[in-house]
Amino acid sequence: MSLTLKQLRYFVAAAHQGSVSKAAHAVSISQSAVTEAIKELEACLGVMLFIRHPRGMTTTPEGQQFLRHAISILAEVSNATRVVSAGSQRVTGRLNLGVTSLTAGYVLSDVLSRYRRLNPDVDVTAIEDTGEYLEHLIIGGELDVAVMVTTNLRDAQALQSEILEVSPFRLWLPVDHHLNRQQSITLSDVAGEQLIVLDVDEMEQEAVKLLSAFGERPRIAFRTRSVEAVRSLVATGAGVALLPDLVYRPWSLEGDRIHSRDVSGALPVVQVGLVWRRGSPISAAAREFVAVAQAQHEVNAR
Amino acid sequence: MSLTLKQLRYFVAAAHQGSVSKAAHAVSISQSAVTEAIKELEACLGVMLFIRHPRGMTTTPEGQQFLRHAISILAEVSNATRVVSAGSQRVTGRLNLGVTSLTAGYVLSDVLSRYRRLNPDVDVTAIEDTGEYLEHLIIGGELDVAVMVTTNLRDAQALQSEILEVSPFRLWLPVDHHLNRQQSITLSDVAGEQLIVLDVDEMEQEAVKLLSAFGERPRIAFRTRSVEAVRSLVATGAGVALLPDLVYRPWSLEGDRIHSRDVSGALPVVQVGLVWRRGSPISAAAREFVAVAQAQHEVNAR
DNA sequence: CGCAAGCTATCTGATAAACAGATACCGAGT
DNA sequence: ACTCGGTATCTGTTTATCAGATAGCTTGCG
Repeated sequence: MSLTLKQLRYFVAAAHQGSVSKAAHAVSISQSAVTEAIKELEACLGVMLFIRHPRGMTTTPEGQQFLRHAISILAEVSNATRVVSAGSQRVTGRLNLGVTSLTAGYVLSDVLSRYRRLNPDVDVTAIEDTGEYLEHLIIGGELDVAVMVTTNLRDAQALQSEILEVSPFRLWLPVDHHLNRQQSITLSDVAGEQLIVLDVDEMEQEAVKLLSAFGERPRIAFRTRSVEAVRSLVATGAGVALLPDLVYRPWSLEGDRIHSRDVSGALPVVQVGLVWRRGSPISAAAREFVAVAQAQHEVNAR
Repeated sequence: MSLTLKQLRYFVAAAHQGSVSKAAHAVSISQSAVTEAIKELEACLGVMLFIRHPRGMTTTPEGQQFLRHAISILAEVSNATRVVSAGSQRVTGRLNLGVTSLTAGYVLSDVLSRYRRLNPDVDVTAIEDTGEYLEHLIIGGELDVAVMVTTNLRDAQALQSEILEVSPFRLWLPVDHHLNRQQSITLSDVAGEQLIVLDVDEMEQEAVKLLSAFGERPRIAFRTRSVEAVRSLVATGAGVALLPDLVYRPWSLEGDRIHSRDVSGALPVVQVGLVWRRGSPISAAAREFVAVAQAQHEVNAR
């Protein structure tokens, strides 16, 4: 038996919900069907995709990796049907994109490669800058759309936004960290640790704000602008990090493992989305971009 | 009922073979199964994908467009399974690619966007130059792999190549061209027409060589380095063109239709493939690139 | 320690889909 | 007119998918 789109859909739902039962409910199907689909998928790949624990399941590193592919495939299917059945003609023109450094590598690259394939005749330019500056550029009409963190939009009434991904903050630890032996980790546990902060897209402010609520100011071991550097530093035991889940990958560059754990108590989420100017007519090229990006999100939202 | 990977596979096979029966044979299944799969696919998309004629079938423009998506989806599925089930770790390092201007837009862009997603830690550089110069760079060790036309490799014994796509020459005509009224077109019909030649990757030499066999030298109306320009010129009636099928798209930029027709008698084919230095050990990053590219071809070859 | 709650895996029968084979049909070449 | 190469449609059969019930597991709680 070979891979089925249905299996991918159920798998994505299960990975997203962290539970077969919830996933079954989300896709309006019986629990046993989801279980069997995932079982078949694992057999077909020859890899365990989930580690089952009594209160649900979480993805293995391989599952996490495969999840990205699955989402990508489903998004591409969605685009293929949309483009063809809409009887669309080719879009031409210009598209001026803005990205922040965080969204550039982790959100835009996927969407953009797909967009380019779908609309080869659109002349795309993208600039990378801070969210604040991107807002200015959008309002000034110099950018069509920006992909950025929308949690703290400054000028919300002049801008319109569409959420692509909401990503909760999680704690990154080296595998052998002593907190890993605890069943649950609280923010006050984290407050005592050496912290590695990512100095882009206000991730630092967010992390510090979270921990400052516990009285003492957090001990910052390293401050860097590179996510890869954070990964390496965490993996080698230099400290822990509080970062949104969307930048988590199971391996660091060196191949050391790092863990990503939930922190008990509701941590805030980061919203990543598309932003454009409210009211002004949006170009065909930009409309297409929004549609392509939404196809990605559609799958995520299941 | 929603889209199935199986349907995509049968559809790709049918589009490739130009016949349901041949496709059925190619995928070792009954003819009726393929017919029904395609019928379902068309119903699901709400679009005719093939025009049926008594000796087989050819894709409609929408079918052609959907075909590219279908191939892309299947390639992505193939990559997803390969990467995960191989239990691979992440590849890092450098990859120096070479492309010719023809392959840059029509072959590399797809493969590269996929490669980037699969191997985000590889530092990719690509240069565009003539096939002849790329060969020098490969032999000199300055490039790892090149994507180029391999039909006329100069230094075949120092280089190793892997065919990605073979694409037959076809004739491009404006929809209202008088040759379109003929049931079949011969090379000598073409020899009398105004010709638009594409001045890259030796496409001009090939086209001229073909037509020169008919005594008189071809009448060249335009010579350009841009495929889009050729499309526009053909669409507006400035002449006809002889080009490999892989650069054909059903629409020109202006939205005018152009037709692509077979020319009776075996026209030569263009082979596009990967080229690297024979004998020398190939880096992990390059090996991955070859594998990703082959996944694309695998689907094509069905 | 026992029991209930929450979850996953497995089993069973019902139902729907996929399939092969046969046949009807259609146009082109002869 | 008649085959030939091809597609569409109809049949029954096989196969896979699904829902519902059930068993097994672990945690939390009395």
